[in-house]
Amino acid sequence: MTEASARRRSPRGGGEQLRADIIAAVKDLLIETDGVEAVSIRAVAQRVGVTAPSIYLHFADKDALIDAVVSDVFAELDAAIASAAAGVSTPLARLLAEGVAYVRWAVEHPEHYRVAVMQTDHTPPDVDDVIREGAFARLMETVQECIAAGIFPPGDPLPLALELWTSAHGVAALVIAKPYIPWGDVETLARRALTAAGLGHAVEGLFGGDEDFEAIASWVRKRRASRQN
Amino acid sequence: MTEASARRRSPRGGGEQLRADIIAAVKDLLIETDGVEAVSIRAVAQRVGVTAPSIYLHFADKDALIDAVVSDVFAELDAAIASAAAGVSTPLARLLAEGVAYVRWAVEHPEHYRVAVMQTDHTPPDVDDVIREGAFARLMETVQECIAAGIFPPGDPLPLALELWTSAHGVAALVIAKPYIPWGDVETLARRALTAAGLGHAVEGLFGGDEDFEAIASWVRKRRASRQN
DNA sequence: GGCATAACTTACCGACGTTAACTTATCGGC
DNA sequence: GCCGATAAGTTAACGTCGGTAAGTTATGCC
Repeated sequence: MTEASARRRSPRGGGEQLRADIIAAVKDLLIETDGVEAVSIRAVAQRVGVTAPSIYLHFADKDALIDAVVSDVFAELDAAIASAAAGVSTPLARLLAEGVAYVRWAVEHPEHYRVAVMQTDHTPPDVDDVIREGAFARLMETVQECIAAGIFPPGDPLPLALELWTSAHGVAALVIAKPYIPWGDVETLARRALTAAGLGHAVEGLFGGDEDFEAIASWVRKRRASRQN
Repeated sequence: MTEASARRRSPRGGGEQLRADIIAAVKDLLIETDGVEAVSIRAVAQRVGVTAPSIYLHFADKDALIDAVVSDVFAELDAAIASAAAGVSTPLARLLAEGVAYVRWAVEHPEHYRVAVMQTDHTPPDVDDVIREGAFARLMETVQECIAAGIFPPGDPLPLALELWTSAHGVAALVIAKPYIPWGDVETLARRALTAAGLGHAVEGLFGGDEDFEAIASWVRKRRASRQN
């Protein structure tokens, strides 16, 4: 068991340092153990070199502590996506790059992704905050650019962005929750799934009526046959 | 607190009845409380009218008990999908019906879906069992029929089925985990997301090279413009 | 009616989240 | 330099949790 040496008492007004150390310790312990429930307040306290009740000087309860960790995790996820999107100039390609980066980060940090996105929140955050800042805001901006470029049908980007989020999350969450399934290379899987989702939304309504499956099927059959020559 | 009256001792060889009652009690408690961790062995025991250690006569530990519940939940999910798919004759429409039924069942039974699909399993089941029977086998069969009908490109239906599973799971899991997001009507959302995924896979490779985004974008722009007249 | 044993219960363990009450190190003011 | 206010901790304890060991009791075959 890793344990920190006894901690020197923080100077006056310096209690915030402990707060940051606690969050970092939780993130470490999430990686070492599995699941939030396996990360105990006592273990976190020991890791930062303090007794358990000291945690409650900075967080109301365990839920509040986890919420703080989740915020931290979302910031990291957003940074990873931003870094992957930088330098990709065309909107459709950037949309794919962002989605793939999302899945990649999730799969590389499964314990953190799980606690942040795969569980119902204890305290729901402000909806506007979620939509207007962070990773989702970035996604919506890219979707808006795709609309402007004529790739997606004109209209509100919000529903489209939400649906693309579900596509990326579906891959990430299932790969994390069911790792024994033969997913193959996850990056390839993500690329295929996200391309299909984007493509699907792009061509929606371009064949027959939206729900006329026979029209779609016959168009596809014809096109596929003609390309085989 | 609901509590069962004291239970009569089961007759010889009738211990299996208690086992079934325990599973049913867990499923009830999952709905009433939130999350597996909030369902305690003691509460389950009280619910079935027995003391806590009696649970261990039928399940090695809590994980084993939850695994049994998960099996039960998967069977229910499969039955719901089967019922929705019955009577839908064309393969593409049936694929959509199955996917929508999957999401609907998940959202109507969030506590059960969460414990079955949204968490990493304690004991991974046999892969072949997952793929060859139950809901996933049904999905793969429908995908195979779509391939036979010329809607999806010929080849192994497994990757395609896996990707479509991620699409449905993405919607279900995010709606459950983040209910405060303005998803709108979930059935509509599911229908749109799944249609896009199916459509995307159907038309993949029908434009230019698979990764030639500009070819795709320009085809879409042209087609969209011509349909506007 | 006796007896083997399946089907339970009682009593207890260490670990958990959390609270109340107590202690101690820091640091501005004299 | 030391003094007192108080921020930054600690110690001790409560009830609940998952789990185990050992004891008890009802059942059903002979």
